[in-house]
Amino acid sequence: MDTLKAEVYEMLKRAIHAAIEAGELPISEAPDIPFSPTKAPEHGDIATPVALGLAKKARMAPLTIAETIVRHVNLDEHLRIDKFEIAGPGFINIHLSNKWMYDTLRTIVAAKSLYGTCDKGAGKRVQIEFVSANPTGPLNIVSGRAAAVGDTLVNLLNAVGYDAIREYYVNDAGGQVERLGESIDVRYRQALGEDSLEIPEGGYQGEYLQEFAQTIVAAEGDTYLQLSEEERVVHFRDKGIAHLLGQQKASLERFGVDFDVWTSEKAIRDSGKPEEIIALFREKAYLYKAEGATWFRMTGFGDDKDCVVIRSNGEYTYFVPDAAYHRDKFDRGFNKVIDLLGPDHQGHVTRLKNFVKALGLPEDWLEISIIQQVNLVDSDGTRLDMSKRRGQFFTLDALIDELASTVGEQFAVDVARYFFLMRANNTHLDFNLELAITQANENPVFYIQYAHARCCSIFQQGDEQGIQPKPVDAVSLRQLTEPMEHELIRKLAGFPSIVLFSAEEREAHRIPHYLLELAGLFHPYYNQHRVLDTSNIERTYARLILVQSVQTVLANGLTLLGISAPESM
RNA sequence: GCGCCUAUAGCUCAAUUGGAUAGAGCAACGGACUUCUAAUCCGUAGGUUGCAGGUUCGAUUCCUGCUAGGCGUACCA
Repeated sequence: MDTLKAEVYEMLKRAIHAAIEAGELPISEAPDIPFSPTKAPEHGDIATPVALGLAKKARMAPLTIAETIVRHVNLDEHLRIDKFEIAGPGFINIHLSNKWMYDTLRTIVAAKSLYGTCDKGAGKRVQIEFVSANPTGPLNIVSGRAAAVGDTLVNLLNAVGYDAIREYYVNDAGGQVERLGESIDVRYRQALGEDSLEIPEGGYQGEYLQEFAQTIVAAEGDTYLQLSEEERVVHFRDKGIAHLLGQQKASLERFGVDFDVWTSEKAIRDSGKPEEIIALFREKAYLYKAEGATWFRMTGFGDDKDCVVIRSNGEYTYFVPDAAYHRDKFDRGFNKVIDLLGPDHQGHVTRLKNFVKALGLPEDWLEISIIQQVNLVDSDGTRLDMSKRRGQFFTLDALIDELASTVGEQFAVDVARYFFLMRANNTHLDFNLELAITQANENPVFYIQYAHARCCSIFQQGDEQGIQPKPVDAVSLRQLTEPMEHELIRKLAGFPSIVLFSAEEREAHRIPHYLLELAGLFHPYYNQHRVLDTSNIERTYARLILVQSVQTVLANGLTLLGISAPESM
C-alpha cells in the first residue's frame, strides 16, 4: 500500500504539473498531496482532498480543479489502478484494480510472518526504558500497563526496522530503599515480639513485608538481633531489594515481558559518572549554593523553579544519578531513547529534558511519554487506591490471578495485555475488574482470537475432507468476486501502514483496534460465505488463499501485542 | 496559584493527526444453529462530540476563554 501510495502521489503530481503547463491551473507550484483512507467502499480505496486545498489559491471551484487534475492523469502508467473518480465537494477517489487485490494476497502469502514489517527504521538503535518500579514492593497495575505498552512498542519498532531494546532501571539506591531496610527491620522485630514498634515515617506499610520478615525469622531466627540497628537496616535493605526485585522479575516473566538490560542505579552512582555530571554543570555555571544545598538553575531552561541536586547532608538527589544514567545511555550509542514514566512522574518530564539539554545532548534524542494511571473500579464505581506507601494496592499478579481463575493462565495474560493496550497511553484507564472477569467471554480479545481459530479450523476441516490448499500461483484469484472479499483484502492491505504508523507515533493502541476491525469483517464473511465447497473447488482454493491471508495478519498482529493466536478455542 | 492529562451514544472507548454520512463493543429490543466452531451472525434503537467564541472551503481534531474530573507541583525515587 505504501509503495502504491507513493506511485499514486507521483501520478497526481505529474498530472498537476501537466495541468499547470497547459495553463489550466493558475498556480505556481504543485502542492503537497494528502491522502485519506476512505470510509465507504463507494468512495474507492484511496482518496485525496487535494483539489479542496487548492481552491483558494487557484480561485477555482474545487470540483473544476479535481476534473482538471483527473483529465491530466495518465492511467496507462499503472495497472493496479482502475479509475479516478470525482465525488462530493471535490474529492478524488482512486479505485484500485483486481490486479492490485491479487498482488496483495500474493504478498501476504509470500511474506507470512514478515508481512507488516519493513526496514524504514534503517537499523537505528532505540532504547525504551519502562516499568522501572522501585524495588520496594510488588508491581502494581500501572506497571502492568507500562509493561504491556513498552513491550509492544519495542516489538513495533523492531518490526519496522529499528534495532530496539527493553531496559529496566533498578532504583536500588537512595532514600526509598533506606526506608525499605528500616521497614523490614521493624517487621522483623515485630515478628520476634516487639509489638510496640511502628513503621517509620515514609516507610512501607504493605503486608508483603510482614510476610517477608516472617520468612526470615522462620529461616534464620533472631540471629540478626546481634547486629546493630544500622547494620541490620543495611542487611535487610539489600536482602529486601534482592527479594522484591526477584518478585518483580517473576511477575514480568509471567506477563511475557523480557527485558534485555537491567541497569542498577547503585552501579551508576558507583561509576563516578555523577561526579562528572556535577563537574560539568559546575563548569557551565548551572549550579549555585543556597540554604546549605546545591541547586540547579532550572529557571534558566524555562522551568518555574530551580531544583536541588545535592542535599545539605551531601547526598545527591535522584536527579544526579538519573542525569548520569541518561548520559550513559547516550554513550552506549542509542540514536533515540524513549522513557515511559508513570503518572506520578509527570513533574520530571520537563526537568529530565532540561538535564539532557544541559548535558549538551540533542533535544529530540530523548522522548518521554507518560503512561497514565489505571483506576481499578468496582462495579459500584468506587475506586481502589493503589499507592504502595499506604500499603493498599492491587498487584499485577493479583490481577492475573483473578482473571486466570475464570479463563485460565494463558488467556488471563492475553486479556490483561489487551485491556492495557487498547487505550492511548495518555488517557486514564478505568479497569473494571468485575466486568473483565464476569464478561470475559464477551471480551474483544476473544473475538479476535476466535477469528484466528476459525481460520485454522477451516484448514483442519479441509484437510479432513481431502482439500489441501494450493500454492497461490496455481490458484485462480479471479474467483474472489464478493464485495466482502474486496473489503477484507483492502483491510489486509492496510496492515503494514498501520504497523508503521503506530510504531512511529508510539501509538500501540491502533493495533488492537485494527485487529478488532479485521475480525469484524471476517466473522460476517465466514457466516455468509462458505469457504470449503466441493461443488466449486476453484473458488474454494481462492478463498483458502484469502483465509490464509487473514490468518497470517491476525497472527502477526497478535504477536506484536504479545497475545497468543490459538489454533482452536 | 501554576503545570500536565481528560471530557464523544445509557456504559467503556475509536475516529489513520483538518476531510465526505462521527464508528465499534457492552447494555436494550427482535431474529438466525440438519451447513467450515452460535465465544458467531443479521436487524432495530441510541449523538447539539462538556459550554461559549474564533481560525477556513471544511473542526471531534487547531486557537482563546469558561465548566467539571484526575494527576503533579519534596533537600522522595
